[in-house]
Amino acid sequence: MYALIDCNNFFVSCERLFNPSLNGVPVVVLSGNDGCVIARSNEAKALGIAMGQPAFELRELFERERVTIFSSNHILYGDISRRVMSLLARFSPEVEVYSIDEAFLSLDGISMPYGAEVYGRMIVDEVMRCVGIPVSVGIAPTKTLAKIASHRAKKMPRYQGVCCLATPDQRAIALMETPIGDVWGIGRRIAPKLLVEGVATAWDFTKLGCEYVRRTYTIGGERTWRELQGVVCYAADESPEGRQSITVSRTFGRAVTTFDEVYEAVANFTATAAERLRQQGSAAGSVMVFVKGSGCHPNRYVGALQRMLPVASDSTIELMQYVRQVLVALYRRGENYKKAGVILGHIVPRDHVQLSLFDTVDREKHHRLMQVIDNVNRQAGYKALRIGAEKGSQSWHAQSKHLSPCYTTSFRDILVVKADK
DNA sequence: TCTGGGGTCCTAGGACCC
DNA sequence: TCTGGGGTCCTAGGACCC
Repeated sequence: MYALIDCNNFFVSCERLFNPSLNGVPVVVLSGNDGCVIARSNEAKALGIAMGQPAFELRELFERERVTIFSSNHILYGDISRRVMSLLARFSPEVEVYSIDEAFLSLDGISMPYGAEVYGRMIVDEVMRCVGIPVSVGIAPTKTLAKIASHRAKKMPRYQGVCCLATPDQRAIALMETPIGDVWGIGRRIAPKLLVEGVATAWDFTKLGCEYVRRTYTIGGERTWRELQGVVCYAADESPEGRQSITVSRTFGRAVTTFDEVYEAVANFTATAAERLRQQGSAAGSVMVFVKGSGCHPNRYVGALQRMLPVASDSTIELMQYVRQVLVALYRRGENYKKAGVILGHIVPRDHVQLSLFDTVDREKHHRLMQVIDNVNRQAGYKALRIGAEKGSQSWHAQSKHLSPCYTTSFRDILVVKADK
């Protein structure tokens, strides 16, 4: 059996954690640059605010309904997520962190004297008690079914946060009540096609022939088809090997024009990406830089270039040099740049790097320097120690007008509690 | 005027090998 | 008139996920 633990309205719940007056009122969290809605409280959902809806369309509604607005505070959300995930490790030796707010637990071999449902309830209670985040738990024989279970746990009050699809009968009812578009693995493209064929629910989908599903919807469709019938196709991910690519990109707060401004931005992105790279013990064999201009479709400048490294590297300094070369080739004078990004690719484990006879870089020295930088930043704070190219005008910085404090990661932002006498 | 950011996997087709 | 059979690797694009 698998359990899927899913945090309810996660970003909103993180904001509420340190501001209980937000309980019971509509709250939304906006994407970078305060562009669109990426998280909503139940009260905000009830107002008809859609996921991904642009904020400027909602300005009036926000005001009229007194919706509390937050800019994304990913440092806060990331820290709370780590707390939830480390707590889950108490309930299973196999925790697969699937996203910032979700994890699969393998329940095989776990002693559950009072049954899976009670075990699920213990998880809900313990996460609430220790971290203060509400979660829903779905339990079923496959991950796809566990997804359906957690969805029911969240949406249907009678489950009170825990739904266990243990018996074939329970599963059949759940499948009949699940619209096909809500099934994990059936997306925006395939769902309308299935509807035309008369497949309206997950149950209908399982009644199609295996051969037909395979032919029409390829291997992914067939796996979903099998998983819905209780056959495991997506097993527990035992050893996550780290990312195969690392992207850092941002839309700028305003359009920037000079090479120095754009380079300052991509230098920052490179440093962030390289730090993640070192964290997972890897080195990158390629760098890609992309830029997007402002303006409308035919005239908008969009450019991207990739550069292979002679030897895969995890040194911010070295990666930054290649990024600069690429940007020189990409940069066009007179353009207004609205977005840029860096993608590290061809990632390999650091101890499997193919060396070169003609290498001129002192890799051991770079490695020691990066260790020092990472250690200083861990202790003294994010980007306390930086490469010179990262510092400058900051004209590209995103606008985040509704940012909450970093309650858990910055001494400056620690909550002040006033006691009445 | 204004619409985020970060990933994975699969397939088809081209280029190449013997 | 007629032109084999079996493979690998790479890339772009599509579909999906949060």
